[in-house]
Amino acid sequence: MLTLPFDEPHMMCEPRFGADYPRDSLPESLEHERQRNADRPVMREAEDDISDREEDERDDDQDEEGLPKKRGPRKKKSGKEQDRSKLRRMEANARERSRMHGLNAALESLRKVVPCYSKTQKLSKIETLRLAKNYIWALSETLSAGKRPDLLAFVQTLCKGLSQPTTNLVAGCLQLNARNFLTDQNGEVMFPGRSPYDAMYSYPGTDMNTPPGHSSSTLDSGAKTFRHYSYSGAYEPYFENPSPESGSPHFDGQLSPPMNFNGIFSLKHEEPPDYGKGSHYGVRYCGAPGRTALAHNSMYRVSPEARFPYDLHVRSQSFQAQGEVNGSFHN
DNA sequence: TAGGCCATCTGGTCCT
DNA sequence: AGGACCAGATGGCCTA
Repeated sequence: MLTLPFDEPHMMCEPRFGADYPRDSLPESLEHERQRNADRPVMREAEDDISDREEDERDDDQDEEGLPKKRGPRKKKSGKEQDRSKLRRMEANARERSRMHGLNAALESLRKVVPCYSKTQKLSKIETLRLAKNYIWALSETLSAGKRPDLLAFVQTLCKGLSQPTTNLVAGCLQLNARNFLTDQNGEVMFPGRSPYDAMYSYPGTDMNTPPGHSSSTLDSGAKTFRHYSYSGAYEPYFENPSPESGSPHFDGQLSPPMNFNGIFSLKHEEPPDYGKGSHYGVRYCGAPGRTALAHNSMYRVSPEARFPYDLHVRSQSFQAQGEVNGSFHN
């Protein structure tokens, strides 16, 4: 299912991939970080001294029964022993740094495969993990359901438990109205004021805004105030008419992995020739002129005018009639 | 300025 | 003994 470009195979299969990170071979960013922190040598030296002293003092604090030991004259470490201890500590620190760098690298690779990735507005570690968990959960649910996914439920699951800024970010990535995916304090997704369908599938002049079972009137009570997030409409084509006052984050890089809706959600790595070189994942926006993939392939055709920001395309070989698809979407 | 996030240091524990 | 892993402490940076 995950047809990802695991372009960092060492990240995926090496159990302790960060363990042997030689300091000399740190990635540029990490090396920069290392140099940045090398600006604090004075403190480190001082801490080393202190830790050595404390280490000595703690050595004989308690006996094997936890009772305080009698403190005799402390054995003074020789200069050689102190040096050796210092050296060991420094080596351990370096290893720990490398380990953490490896951990962060793995986290960074995770960031790139969850459905919301921005170079400029990185998800925090905890939010990355939460989103990843939600993503796995949503995919599992989709699989276990054995039917075509409900896009709305999928996104709701995705945003469960995420902080407001992250919800905004995800909504921004998916070009959805964040207000409709707010989560309450329990992590439950709320729909204050409007039907979620309103936001995602707006059909001006039609009465398709509120599908059965999604009456907005029942949701008003959950309304709460929101941080400024001003999509002027429920949905705006991302490339053609971005709202100038939009609170949507600015994305200058790859936004998220591709999500292809072909009955199930799936990740798919496919580098389209004309979409952003250097990006790992081919998120396709279909609002740009000349991009017609959605019109031909999307199972979630919204309307001829309103183009969903994602190219929700399907694999032709497994794709059934467009009418059936649209039917399942609008049921 | 408080709070969130992060990198790093550190000592303890477990494992080889 | 030494390395990996972990969690607590600390300080820096950034933002609301």
